Amino acid sequence: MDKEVRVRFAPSPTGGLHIGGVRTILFNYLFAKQNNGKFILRIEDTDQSRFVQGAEEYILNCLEWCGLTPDEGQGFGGNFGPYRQSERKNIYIKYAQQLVAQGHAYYAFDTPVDLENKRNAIPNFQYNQATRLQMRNSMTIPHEAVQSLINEGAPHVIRIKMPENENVYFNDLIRGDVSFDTHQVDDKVLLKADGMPTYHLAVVVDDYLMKISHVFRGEEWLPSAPVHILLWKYLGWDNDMPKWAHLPLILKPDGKGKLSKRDGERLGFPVFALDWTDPKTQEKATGYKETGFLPQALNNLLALLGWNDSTEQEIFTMQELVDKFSLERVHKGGAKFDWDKAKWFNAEWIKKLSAEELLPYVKDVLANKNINAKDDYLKTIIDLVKERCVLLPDFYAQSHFFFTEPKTYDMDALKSKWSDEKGLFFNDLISQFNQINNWDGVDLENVFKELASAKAIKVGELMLPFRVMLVGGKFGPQVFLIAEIIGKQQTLARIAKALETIKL
RNA sequence: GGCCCGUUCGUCUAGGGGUUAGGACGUUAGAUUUUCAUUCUAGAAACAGGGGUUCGAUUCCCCUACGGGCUACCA
Repeated sequence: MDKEVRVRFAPSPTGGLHIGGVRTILFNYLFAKQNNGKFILRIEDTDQSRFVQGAEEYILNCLEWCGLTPDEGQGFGGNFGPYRQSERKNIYIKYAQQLVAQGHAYYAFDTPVDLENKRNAIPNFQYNQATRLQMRNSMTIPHEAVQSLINEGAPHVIRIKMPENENVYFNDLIRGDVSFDTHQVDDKVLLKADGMPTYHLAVVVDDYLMKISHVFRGEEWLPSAPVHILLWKYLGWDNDMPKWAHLPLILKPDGKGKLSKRDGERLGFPVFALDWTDPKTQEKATGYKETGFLPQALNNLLALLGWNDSTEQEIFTMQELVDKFSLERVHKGGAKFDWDKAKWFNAEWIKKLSAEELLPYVKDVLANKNINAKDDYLKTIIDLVKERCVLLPDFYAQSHFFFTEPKTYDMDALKSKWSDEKGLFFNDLISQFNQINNWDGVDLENVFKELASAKAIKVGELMLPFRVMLVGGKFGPQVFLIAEIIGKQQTLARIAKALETIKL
């Protein structure tokens, strides 16, 4: 009955993928999955001057890491290709010409220099119904002259001819009725001098040809919506027009405006999904992945930025998101990004996942520090330390002492607790521990406490020094558990070594 | 400037004509943890302003203010 749900994400491959883009992808993906529809990836590379080497592949990598895999599109196959607009160049021209023939568009011969002069001369110059009769276009140049200009190959564009006084309105799935007066909208270029379409033409033609049912895009596209709607009408595709949903923007945490790459650098958090290095400038921007986020956490936090399910639930699996997502519950206003809350989501996800699920990530983190260990050993440790990790790299800081002995000791922590008689205690502890054959945390604790009371030293006075000897500082899980896990030999060696170091 | 969109604790948000305006992050204070983290308890913290409509508006309408977006042969 209803037509098949087909949604698309249509990035232009010009640089790193912003989390705002990731959220748009996520909403597209959730909507498609919820409705048994298709999620399509289309590359909008109509601006050849902004082409960036590697950007398309990078986007694919981001999609893969986020787990938001397209069903169709560039790199994923499908029957509506090609999915790269630069490869569809010849498709658009005929539609632009059709619009001219119908009187809804016209040729314009003004050069970029002409336009720039115009803008300099007249503040807020707009190429629109008020000014187009003063310009060089097919409405001011005689028909024959236009023909010969075109035949001669004079550079020209095709502009939409905005109607005089119409009200263009549509129902936005998030905002409700939105309307524009065509009097206020300028004559946007549809086809550029190089024969490539602009976004405005390409998006309409491709959405039609690819049978897109819903368009989810950022709020920054709202002002150009009337151009697109008119194009759908003029091209005679009225009945197939997709439903529109303009998503609220992600704003800077401080100041004003939408979140940008620069804000990330300035405030110390990633803005891109994955690390990105601009091939031209070699400028680097860090990604969520490399900062130590779980993809589940990124998706979760982005979903909750502007959407909620009306309950107090905040942690959602992808399946829950697919089941519960609804456009009606997307907030209208922009949301300032909150880095603290973002980290909280990641910490929650680290706690939520099992050691088994965390294993590959932790292995990766440790491998970067040249630590390689057996899976079972790793899993034991992950369960012990995961609740004190916020970002994945924290696994190293919280667990390195399980793999290597401390190189330095927190002397400040030790000093206040140290005395000669405690040194003696630990000397004796070595020989007592040495006699234990069944190396078990509980037994160790008993032996430790008995020796302490025999020497009339408060256990509390000894715990911290013991901890520092084993891990180097005052952190980490239960200390006897650590002793148990690193084993008898390591425990004894570390006590002995620490004793020696402290003496100096 | 013009046009469009928006506005509940510092931040993300729930709510919706009559509520002690709820939750989360952060923050403060405690408890637990012989370290830290986790966990738990408690606290401070919001309906931008002005007009309507109404018996009653945070909720509906209008205006103002403020915020955001757009205003390219960029997307």
